[in-house]
Amino acid sequence: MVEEQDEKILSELQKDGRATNQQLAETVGMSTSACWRRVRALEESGVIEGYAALVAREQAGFATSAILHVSLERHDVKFVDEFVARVMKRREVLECFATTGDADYHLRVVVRDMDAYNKFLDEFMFRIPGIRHVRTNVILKEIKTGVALPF
Amino acid sequence: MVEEQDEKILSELQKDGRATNQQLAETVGMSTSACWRRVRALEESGVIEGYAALVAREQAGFATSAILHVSLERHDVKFVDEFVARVMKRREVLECFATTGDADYHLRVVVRDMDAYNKFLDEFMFRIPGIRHVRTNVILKEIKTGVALPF
DNA sequence: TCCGTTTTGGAATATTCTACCGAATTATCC
DNA sequence: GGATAATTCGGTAGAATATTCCAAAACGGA
Repeated sequence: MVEEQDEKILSELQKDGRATNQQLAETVGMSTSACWRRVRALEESGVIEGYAALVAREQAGFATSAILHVSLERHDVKFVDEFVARVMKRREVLECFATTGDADYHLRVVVRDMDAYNKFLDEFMFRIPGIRHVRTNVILKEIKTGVALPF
Repeated sequence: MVEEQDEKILSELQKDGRATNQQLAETVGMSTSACWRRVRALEESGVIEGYAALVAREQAGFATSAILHVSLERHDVKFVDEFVARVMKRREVLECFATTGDADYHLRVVVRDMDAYNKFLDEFMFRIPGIRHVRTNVILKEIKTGVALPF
């Protein structure tokens, strides 16, 4: 479904989401119109979900971030759905994964400062019904934050 | 340094990194030239680190992903630097954070399948010097994978 | 081989970017 | 407060780019 030439396009657009169609066509080695059609097809089929500017977290005023390990009391659909629905709404939660292991969920949360993080815990996380345990791992340093799949 | 109007721009460009300058100018309520200058300033100052196409992981052929908790044996600069340097090179490692808590590092790794993950562990992770412990948490479900800071 | 389908490259047109202008606004100094 | 300097503004024009269209080439199956 995703051909080799598509992977080249995706790889390039992951590195530079604003590359012009001409640059793109040249680097992947096809005509501008063929390239443009492929990109459009990738967008319409949903392989390309969208485009985003990547913003420097600290410079933008978000000094604090953490990884949370969350366990639920019970795993009824009711509680799980409620948890997922609430997490989806909170924009501080950049990522949320259901995982194997001790914790049911791994969350990455980004806020302006520690106060905001405390507030996040008190006013949001601890009020979600069915939470058994929340462990906070404050992020001391971002070694790497990538979005590009390793084609 | 980042003003309110800049935050509007950043917010919009995080949602649509390929929005035209005209759309952008309209949604944030300024002239195209003023808007364009601000965007350029944000790029040149490094607040906007870049732009990226967001690619659907599974559709692109990356079925398996995991979160790794990694602890180092010792924390000499020598070992830490070596670890960081190696992790930076591996494109399967999308994210790496130094954290408080039981593990020293949280990594998110994305690969095509379980075979590739095994290989990643055997041929890369377990060969890094000074590793004390690696715990794998396979990602069962991606609830949310965002890149937009919560302005 | 032949025919139907898909993909291609190139050209034409529509849209957008980018640099530059003078005017307006804001900041600075006396 | 008033004059001046520095910034920021909106509008515009030429260059660059995106997007559509069409005929030709490549492909696949019977």
